[in-house]
Amino acid sequence: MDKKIGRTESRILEAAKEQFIRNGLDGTSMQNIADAAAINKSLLHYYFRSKEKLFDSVFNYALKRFVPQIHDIVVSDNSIFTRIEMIVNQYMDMLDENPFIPLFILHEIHRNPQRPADLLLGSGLDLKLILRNLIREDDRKLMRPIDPIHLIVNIISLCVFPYVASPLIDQIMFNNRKELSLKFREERKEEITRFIINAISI
Amino acid sequence: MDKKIGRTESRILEAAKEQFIRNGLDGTSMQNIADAAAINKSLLHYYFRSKEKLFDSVFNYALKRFVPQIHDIVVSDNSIFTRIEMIVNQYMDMLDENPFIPLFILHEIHRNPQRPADLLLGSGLDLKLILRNLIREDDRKLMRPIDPIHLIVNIISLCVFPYVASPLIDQIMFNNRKELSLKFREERKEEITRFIINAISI
DNA sequence: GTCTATATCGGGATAGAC
DNA sequence: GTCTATCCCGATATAGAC
Repeated sequence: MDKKIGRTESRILEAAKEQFIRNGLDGTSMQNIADAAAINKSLLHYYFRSKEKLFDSVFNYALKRFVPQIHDIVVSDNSIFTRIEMIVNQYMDMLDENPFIPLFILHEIHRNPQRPADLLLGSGLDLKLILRNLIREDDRKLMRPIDPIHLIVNIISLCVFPYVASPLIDQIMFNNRKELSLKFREERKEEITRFIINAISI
Repeated sequence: MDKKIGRTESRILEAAKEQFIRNGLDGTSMQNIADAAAINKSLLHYYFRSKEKLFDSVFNYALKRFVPQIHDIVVSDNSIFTRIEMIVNQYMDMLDENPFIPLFILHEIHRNPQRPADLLLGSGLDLKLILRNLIREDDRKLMRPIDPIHLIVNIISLCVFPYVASPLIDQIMFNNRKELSLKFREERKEEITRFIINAISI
């Protein structure tokens, strides 16, 4: 009988994602993960050789989601304003599904900046192409001048930061009233798009 | 002789700031701090009873700096545009001096959201007052309509995020060439102010 | 106040039975 | 594949000499 081959492994991965992404590498123990997966500690080492290896799987998974996959949008045949709206919408949807990934990635990269180096270069991310296509010749007539790097950083800042700071925002702004912070998050997609488009329009 | 009373304590605090803010609570050991302060591990417990107590000192120090002290600016007698410029400038100056504080605070609050609760309420931060004064009746004639909460979150997002994401930005955008990321950071103060003012102007 | 030595615990990792 | 038992190390913390 094949027992639960594969099923155990994916249970471990799910538990590890949960724990690592919420509590970081140093903040989670193998015991935490084993408990969350309802298995024994030793099994973790059986499937993944070390904590480091298990962590790497989770980190790579999260990094892919954190770096915006906007190639197709950027080269598409829409106006600069429509393209920005599409980028914001797609990225905010991803963040809604993975609200804790940004802080996790940023914290771990800060602790160990070497880690993502190769990974990013091998990921097929063509930044040059994206920057060239984000603002094209035709767009410039409709826009105030702005460095495309600043523009893309501004877009990502506005999308990501509220997720990274959500515990603080919920507390300071909304006294931890969930319905208020939910409403805030829902408004925000439209709000950001409008904000950015106004900022770059003539 | 009073020996180095006080001097040792502040050496410990400086070392603890350095270590905790760079590596987080779980990422730094008492030994790390002792080494950085060039003293013995036991002395840490002599001055601060536990790691937790020492950490709390550092956390409180950092939180005060992370929450923008903008009361005076917001109630000042300037135009909305000037006030925003002043907020951005003051906050970016603070960030230049404490570039690692934001990620530290955000990570630790995420790990333990209870921690800052009392601290913030007791800090004399009057959010209601700030929100009322950020956008006043007179300002509205010069502006597109925007919820002041979204506006303040947008401002802080644009200021803080590049510091939180600096290792990633430096790598993806600038291939770790320091002179490029320095230039980027220098341009940014002006860039953000312009971006925000355009975004809210009619 | 400052040090060395030590107690105690929890972490990652492996051996070996089933 | 899965478990128990165990090793080894590093962590926080304390005791006690100086």
